[in-house]
Amino acid sequence: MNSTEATDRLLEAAEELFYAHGVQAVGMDAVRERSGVSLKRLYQCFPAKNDLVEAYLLRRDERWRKSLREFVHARGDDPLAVFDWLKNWFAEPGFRGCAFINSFGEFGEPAPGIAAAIRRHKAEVRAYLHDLVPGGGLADQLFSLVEGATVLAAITGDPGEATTARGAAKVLLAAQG
Amino acid sequence: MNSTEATDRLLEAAEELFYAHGVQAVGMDAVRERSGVSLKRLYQCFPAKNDLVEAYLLRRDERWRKSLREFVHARGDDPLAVFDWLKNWFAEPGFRGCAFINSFGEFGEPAPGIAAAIRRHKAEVRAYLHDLVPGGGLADQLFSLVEGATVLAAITGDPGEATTARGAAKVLLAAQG
DNA sequence: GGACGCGGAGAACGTACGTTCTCCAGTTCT
DNA sequence: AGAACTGGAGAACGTACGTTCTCCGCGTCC
Repeated sequence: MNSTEATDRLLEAAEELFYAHGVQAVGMDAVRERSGVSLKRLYQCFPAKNDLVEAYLLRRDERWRKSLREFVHARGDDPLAVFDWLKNWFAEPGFRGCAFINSFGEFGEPAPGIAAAIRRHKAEVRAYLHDLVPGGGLADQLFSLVEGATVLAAITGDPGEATTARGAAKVLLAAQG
Repeated sequence: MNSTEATDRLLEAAEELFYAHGVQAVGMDAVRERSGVSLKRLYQCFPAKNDLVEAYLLRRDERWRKSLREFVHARGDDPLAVFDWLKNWFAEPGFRGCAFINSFGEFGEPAPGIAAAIRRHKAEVRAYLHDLVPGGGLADQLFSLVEGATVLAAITGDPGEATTARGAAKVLLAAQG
């Protein structure tokens, strides 16, 4: 097995496990078992668990935003489509909220790289919304709705939080014109 | 030292430590040191760490909602006052987001009592908003804004998230009439 | 064919921490 | 005063886990 393939497998396993159970609850041994990569190789690819966590977050950020971007783009970049995408996400089996918010809660004082990954993800999403809804603070307001809906859907388990937020977003968009 | 006083001190110490550093990062020994209560007594009051965590969450829920309720009531129960209160909270030194959201992220599969405390807190806040803004789904929309602002303020460190959410809330309230 | 090096399996090590146990000083009751 | 009890300080125990080490088989090169 090639080293880049090992890295892929590790990241795949890490994402499944970390997202489902939380980072702290998953041991390196579980990642090894799930990925089929030996511990020695694991530590060659990622010298410490923090490095793996950081890579997991970066990868998740990119995939998550790509999925959102493509979905919304296919709907003519309608800002409301963001909330339709959210609803689908919330309804996925295994949905457990935002990986970045969860990680933020998990680490009281996150390692610098992890804290940066979390902040960067939120900054990127915010920037994306600003592209979608230029001008004014409207994008920031929508962002707040997105985050709130995600958190509440995770805790209550109700994908309908997306619909609630969508309703609010519609009013805000109409008000701005 | 009386047993109820020990309980008080333990909960006080637990809240300070758990909220500041996260539950998992704080050992029972740290709670003992901070509270000045002996380990033996600690385990008499709370047979296991989970019990202490649960009590911490219940106490925090009550105090947090009481503070919000009183502030908003002093402003004539104006729904927008909720966001003013949030802004003050976000600006407090040591603000680290919502204890319940953080705990939710911290535990992949929380112990039943802890999961229940988290869900109960959110249900109580939602119910409070429904009292404040009766009828329709408006209260739920405001709730989403509240949660979103809290999460974003925690991650970005910017209390201005409350102002953003307040602006959105104002539009929503005006739209409903 | 034999020496060499890479990679895997899993043991081993150190540490942290939840929980329990031991011991002892001070207090109360007879 | 002496016995019994209470509560505190901190050692001890078991476990989990991040990380490193050991050993061995297998393919590669002289």
